[in-house]
Amino acid sequence: MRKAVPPTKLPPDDGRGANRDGTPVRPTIDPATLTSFFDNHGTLEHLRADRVVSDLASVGPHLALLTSGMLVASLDLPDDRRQVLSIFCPGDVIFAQAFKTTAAVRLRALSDAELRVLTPEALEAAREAAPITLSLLLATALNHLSELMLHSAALGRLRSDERLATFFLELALRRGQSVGPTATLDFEMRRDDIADYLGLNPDTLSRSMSRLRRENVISFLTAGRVIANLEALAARTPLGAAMLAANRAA
Amino acid sequence: MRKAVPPTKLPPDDGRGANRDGTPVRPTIDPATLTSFFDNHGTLEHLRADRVVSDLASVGPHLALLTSGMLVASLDLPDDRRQVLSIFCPGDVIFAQAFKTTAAVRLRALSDAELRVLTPEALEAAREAAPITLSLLLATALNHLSELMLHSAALGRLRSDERLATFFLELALRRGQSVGPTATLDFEMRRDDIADYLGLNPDTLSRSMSRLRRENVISFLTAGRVIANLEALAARTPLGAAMLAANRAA
DNA sequence: CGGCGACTTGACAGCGATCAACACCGGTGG
DNA sequence: CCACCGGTGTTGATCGCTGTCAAGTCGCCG
Repeated sequence: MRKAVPPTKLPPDDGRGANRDGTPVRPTIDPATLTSFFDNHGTLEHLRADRVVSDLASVGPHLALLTSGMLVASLDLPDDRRQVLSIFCPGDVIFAQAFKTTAAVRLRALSDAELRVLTPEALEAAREAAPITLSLLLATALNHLSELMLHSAALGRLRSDERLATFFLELALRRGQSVGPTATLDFEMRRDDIADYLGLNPDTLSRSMSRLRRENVISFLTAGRVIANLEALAARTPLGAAMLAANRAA
Repeated sequence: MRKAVPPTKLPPDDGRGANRDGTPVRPTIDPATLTSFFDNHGTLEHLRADRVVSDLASVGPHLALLTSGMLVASLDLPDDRRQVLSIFCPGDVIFAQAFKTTAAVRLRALSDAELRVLTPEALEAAREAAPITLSLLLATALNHLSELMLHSAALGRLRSDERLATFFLELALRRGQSVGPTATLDFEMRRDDIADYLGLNPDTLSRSMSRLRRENVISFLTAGRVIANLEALAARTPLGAAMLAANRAA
């Protein structure tokens, strides 16, 4: 470390996102607003399981709202290494522009999926008709950013068991049906995809998974249906507190 | 792998972001526009070197444009582990909302820095006066996302030498003055910060750095002033091609 | 039944973390 | 001028986690 300097707050904190005269500044991310926006302006597309969408770099600033099913975006490295960049669940917004870095990014459907795709023209039209939409999209993008930052911390600084606990906690908070201290969640991800999301080897992942099972942190009802003990999970990852706090805030 | 399914393109590709009637849909990210926007509506703030801004979670949807100096955002884990989440260089936009996940995120000035801070009210006012601004901000946020995705791939799937090559290539492309195949770049990051950005131990980082120096991929003019061989760097990381391509596109 | 794919588990090797020693530099004070 | 010191970076020795390879289990389906 270096000479300790007392921390300061940069901008004058004028009260947690509420304007001085009382009007809410930060538009609350109302899922319904975005949903109806996509319903009105987007075109419905279907993706069968295992279907791959490549060439994302060339589609321009397309947008999509996932309405059912699951997708993963992954980056292929030259030598068989692969990194899953995001996991998309129903309700998530997919920004094609976020993948513009390289043509090596692919979007793959883990199950049959439906999404509402918005062309750039539709977005442009909507921007004039309902300017608030852009604020919502910006907030959504920033939400993605903050989630990806947490994930980066997991990839950079957590060991395998901690990463796996983080993964289950993340999924349970996002799409699990919680019942008291436990949550049930369906997920049809295969080991390879989880491993590539966590930057692990499938073998190592399997070992970590077995440990969590032995210690009754998770248990499989069937393949693809899991009961997770939220508190036990949070206790097993240094990011647990942060994730629970972020979840309560949202 | 699984049964191979021929890849498809999801949205009908109507020609790289240009509308059918020829008008450009995707507003080109004009740095000058954003700069003047921040100049007009933001308030100037100074940060001395080593100054820390904490409690980002409570500042709400503030925005800032970094005009000089360097900042890093880092996440502290309970047990002395730390992950540097982003490195901000002059011209970069800082979204406080992107760090809302947890109060453990801190922003630290590596050198004396100046930034133009935009309060939520100013943003709100600007949104009505110049709606295009929000599009620019959205594009900026998506750009952050795509860079962070590349970084995630580095953290998850690259070994130490590759990560370091990626780091230098990233910095050289962002803020180096390139002269033919080489680029000179000033950077005042200390080893600990680089290591925490790359998810490595400072010792391991030092070893990788020595290797790059021995093999004449990089060489130090002074401490904090580096000459980098761009092609040699790109050859040493699987992400090299993607990074060069993304740089040419932007 | 046999083959295939998904997953698990053991044995082993290798990369990177850990710990320690050391070089180097600027500042300080005798 | 030199000794001393703290901060920073380098390098060697050793250990442990995780990748690699292999064998084995289970369920599914032709």
